[in-house]
Amino acid sequence: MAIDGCTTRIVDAPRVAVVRERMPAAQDLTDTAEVFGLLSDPGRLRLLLALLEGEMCVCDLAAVSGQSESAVSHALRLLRAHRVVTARRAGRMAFYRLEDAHVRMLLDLALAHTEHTQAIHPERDGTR
Amino acid sequence: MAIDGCTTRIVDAPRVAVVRERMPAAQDLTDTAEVFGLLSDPGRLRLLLALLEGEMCVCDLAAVSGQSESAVSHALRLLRAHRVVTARRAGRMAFYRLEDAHVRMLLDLALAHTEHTQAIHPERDGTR
DNA sequence: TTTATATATGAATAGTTCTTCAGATGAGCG
DNA sequence: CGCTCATCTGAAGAACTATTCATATATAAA
Repeated sequence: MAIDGCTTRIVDAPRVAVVRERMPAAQDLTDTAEVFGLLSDPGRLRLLLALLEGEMCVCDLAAVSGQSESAVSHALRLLRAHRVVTARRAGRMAFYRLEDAHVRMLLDLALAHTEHTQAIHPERDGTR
Repeated sequence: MAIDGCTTRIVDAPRVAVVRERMPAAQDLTDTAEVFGLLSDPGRLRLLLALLEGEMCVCDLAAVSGQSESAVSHALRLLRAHRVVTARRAGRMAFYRLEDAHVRMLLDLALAHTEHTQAIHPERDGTR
């Protein structure tokens, strides 16, 4: 009793029907997955966490995140393309800032979680 | 005036110092990035959203998420390895459930965000 | 106008991740 | 025991992602 054309067997058909109904649209899912994908790289995470404190120029972001300026520029381009950050140009420097409130929330949550985890597992302390 | 050995120039040295100090430990950052990485695939997102409603067997998860059973099994393996889900075996079937409260929160937040986005941009409606 | 500096870009390479297919495992059933 | 069915696994290939190097743009300074 497959719901669509595919050949999967189904054990709990009503559950499957309900869950399918509540599943967000494909486009929303890929969008969401992309946002999470942006956060799935330690380098980009460092950039975004740095920007939580306010805007910063590319070379300082490179220094803070320990990446080459080229790598940072590429990363910022990606983040810019997804409207997660915006650039303000001042002379020949570019200052980036966090633009997306939703991403800011995710970052805060992630930070809170690492702090929480440290509280639970103090055997791995926060020192570099 | 580089803080560590690298050759990056720095514009706002005190800011850089502060932000660097507040940056979480490398291990925490890669852990966090990995969690976000788990959520960065629409297929896995579908599985996890399905499990928000309660446990489900592999074949139903395949049906709900529109993936092959093999793909689902691989995905679940990954999620299991990261303790995001756990399996309960009943006879020859395996029932999976969400195990990680933190991931559950992230999923709720993601869901809330797509709903919110739909409220702002109703021109792309939620219908499949 | 020439030169130096900050950032951006493109192309190439190296590394990672996803999907599929074929077969393995292991439980239940005749 | 031998068969079927649900899930798992490994290997292979395709697709994607990240990093680097070289170069481009554009602003500023000389």
